Amino acid sequence: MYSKFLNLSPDKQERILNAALKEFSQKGYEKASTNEIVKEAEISKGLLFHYFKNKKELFLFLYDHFVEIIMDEFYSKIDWNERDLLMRFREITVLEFELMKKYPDIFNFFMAAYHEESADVKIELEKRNKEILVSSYQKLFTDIDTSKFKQGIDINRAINIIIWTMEGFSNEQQKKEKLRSVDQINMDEILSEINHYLNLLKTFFYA
Amino acid sequence: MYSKFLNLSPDKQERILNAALKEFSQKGYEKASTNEIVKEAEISKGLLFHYFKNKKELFLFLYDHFVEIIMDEFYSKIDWNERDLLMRFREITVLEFELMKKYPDIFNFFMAAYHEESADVKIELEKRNKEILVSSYQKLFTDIDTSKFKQGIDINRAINIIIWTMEGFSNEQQKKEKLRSVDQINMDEILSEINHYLNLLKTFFYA
Amino acid sequence: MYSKFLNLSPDKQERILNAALKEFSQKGYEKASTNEIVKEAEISKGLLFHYFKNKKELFLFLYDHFVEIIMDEFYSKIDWNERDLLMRFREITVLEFELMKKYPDIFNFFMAAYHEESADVKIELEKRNKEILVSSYQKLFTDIDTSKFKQGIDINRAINIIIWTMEGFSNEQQKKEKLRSVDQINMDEILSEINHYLNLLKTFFYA
Amino acid sequence: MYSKFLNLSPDKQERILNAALKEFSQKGYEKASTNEIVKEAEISKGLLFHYFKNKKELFLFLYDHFVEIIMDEFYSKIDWNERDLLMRFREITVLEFELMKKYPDIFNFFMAAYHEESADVKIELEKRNKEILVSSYQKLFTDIDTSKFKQGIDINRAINIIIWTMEGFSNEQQKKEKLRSVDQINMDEILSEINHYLNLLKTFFYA
DNA sequence: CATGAATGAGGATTCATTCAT
DNA sequence: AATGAATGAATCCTCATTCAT
Repeated sequence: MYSKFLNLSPDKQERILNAALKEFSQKGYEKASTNEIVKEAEISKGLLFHYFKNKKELFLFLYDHFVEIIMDEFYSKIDWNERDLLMRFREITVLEFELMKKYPDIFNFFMAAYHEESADVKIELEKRNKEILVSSYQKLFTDIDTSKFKQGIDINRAINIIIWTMEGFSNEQQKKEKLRSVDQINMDEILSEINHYLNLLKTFFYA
Repeated sequence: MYSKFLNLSPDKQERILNAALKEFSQKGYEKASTNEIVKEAEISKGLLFHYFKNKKELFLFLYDHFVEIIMDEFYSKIDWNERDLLMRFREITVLEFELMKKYPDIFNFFMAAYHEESADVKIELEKRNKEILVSSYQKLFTDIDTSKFKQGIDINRAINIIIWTMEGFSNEQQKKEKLRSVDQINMDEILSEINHYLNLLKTFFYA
Repeated sequence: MYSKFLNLSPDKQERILNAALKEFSQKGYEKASTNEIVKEAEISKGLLFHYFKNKKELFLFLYDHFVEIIMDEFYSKIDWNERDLLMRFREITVLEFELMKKYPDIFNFFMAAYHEESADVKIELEKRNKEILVSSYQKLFTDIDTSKFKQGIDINRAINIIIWTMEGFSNEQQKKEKLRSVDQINMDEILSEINHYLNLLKTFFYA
Repeated sequence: MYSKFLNLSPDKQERILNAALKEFSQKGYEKASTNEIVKEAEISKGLLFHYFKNKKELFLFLYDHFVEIIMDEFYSKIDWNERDLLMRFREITVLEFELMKKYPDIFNFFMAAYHEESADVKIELEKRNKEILVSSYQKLFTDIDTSKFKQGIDINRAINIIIWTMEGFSNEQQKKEKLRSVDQINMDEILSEINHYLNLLKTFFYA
């Protein structure tokens, strides 16, 4: 499908990808201008549509492309030997923060995509997100050890509380970071804070 | 500032407000068309700009207007005698669900506004949200009784876990509801689920 | 529907109508450029679309508008007292030639419309043409006297031969005229030729 | 001129011809897309323009090519021994219907070409049509026997009436056929109808 | 108060054709 | 011979805002 694009010189591929990434993350799908993208990528107006049928396809290609890149790195870095549930969550959250620090533009793009309201792409995005969610769940929580949980605890709801806590913390952190520049993210501080929360939860959930 | 608009016949005010609300919640700030708004409200193009300097002002007026309406109803319905922290959270969450069911259009508008990426209004919205958040906090958690908490618990982080749990549950619920129609929301089910989570948290946090 | 347009100053209406008529008859629906139309009419790009939702509506409005003009003049000039079939056909054909000479641009537009292949407008045009054909038939051939026909003649097929002869002659004439300029059309010659054909047919069909 | 193209493998020639035929008959000259043609023919963009200087040349080559094919078959099937004028017309019309049924795509292409308004090709087409018309006339009506005509009849005008009757019938038939599918064409019915008209004309013209 | 005509830059996309490989 | 990348002008149409009436 996109073999045409992938045969382009890597330099030009990258210019197009980065220009599009930047424009979409800054302005969202609808307001992003293909004019700006070609200007930034220094290609002609026609070429963009030679490789991508339309704006929607460009956007979705970008999404799939960067999801793959991030996912690959994510899964390759997970310590699959750690089978304790809370420790697995800890790792996931920490890895997320690290990747966010390493690829801020991509994560901005993901954020924009997540909140995209445009009917054109919303359904496609939701379809992809569902798939990603399901496959992630399977990969990340298979063979997980839940034996440490206190007896009588509703494990499903407990897991939800853990997830929502990590999400909530993550969101709050991102809000704070928008005010500072990316470089000022202090990983140590974040790690320490994550540990605090996980210890609290461990006290509650584990025997 | 908007005295001109507020002197209009209530009928016309309402037509404009509803037309704008509908357009903005369906399409978001950028894509919303003032053309469609005036058509729906059955007023002339010029009149809209007679009352609101520009699209941005209309949007922000709308936001302030409906925030006020919702907040007033919210605060008037809170049982200020309930001073237990978890019970207060319970009430807040339940009230939110009730208002969401009563005014779905307004909440759609709020959701759209919350995720609005347009540079034009984003800063203004963030300013307002910060104010609302701060003043809400003061109103909702002043004179709250935290004496029931287990000794040695980090109350601030515990509160965050409660907040994030309620938020997480709320978000998940909204995702589910998007698939059904508004009428099918089953408040009893939701209430029961909220109670489950709060009981879990109570077990952990309370002595 | 087009009340907005019809409230415009007659001067501007005419400029727009003529510019569009010219562009559409010269290039056909698809290739006609709205850019050229606004340039020729000396109005802004936006204004055209303020009055007509899109190119299609403009085209169809033009069609309806000029059909009405031509039809009104046509029907007002027919001698409704002449009830002989061949004489009625004679009148119709002559009137057509006169109107063609008077409004060559409009007839060019009609020709272009008749052969329009663009899916966008084809169906709408066919619908209109069917209606026009049916109503014309009713108006033009009601109370017609066919008593002069020879006995035993298949009147329906005879009428078809008359129609096709008049059509064929008309088409041939138009082909010839394309090579000359409009002014050189010699009505006397045409009239004489029409009479020749009708006399031939009269010899055959009438007792 | 087109020796390059004619040296191509017959398979590829045919793919290109059919793809172009299909695209041009469906969309007309202007709207036909060379992109679609190469896609359908499964050749590269450059190759098409290697063989045909431009779209116009491709179109005209196609026209000449299929005119030749159809004409050859047409002339080979005419019964040159039949020298009666009306019978010759009968044969021409019937053969046309048969060829139309056999090669519907080609005739659609011819129809589209006949009504083509695009300045690019219109003049060239008219030139060709004139030549074809003249040479056809010479071939088809040389050595024709007109001795059966009633004395005193204006033979040239009589012939025109016959031509226009056959044309008119043919056009009407095609209009009807557009509504049905090609397979439903009932040749017997058509033949019978043609005979009716020719008998009528025979009564008038022949002694 | 109220109207709606007017603007023109900017939106995404298509197009036939060229040319280096 | 054959490829397909590259061009950029042209396409229709939308938009928020202004202003004369």
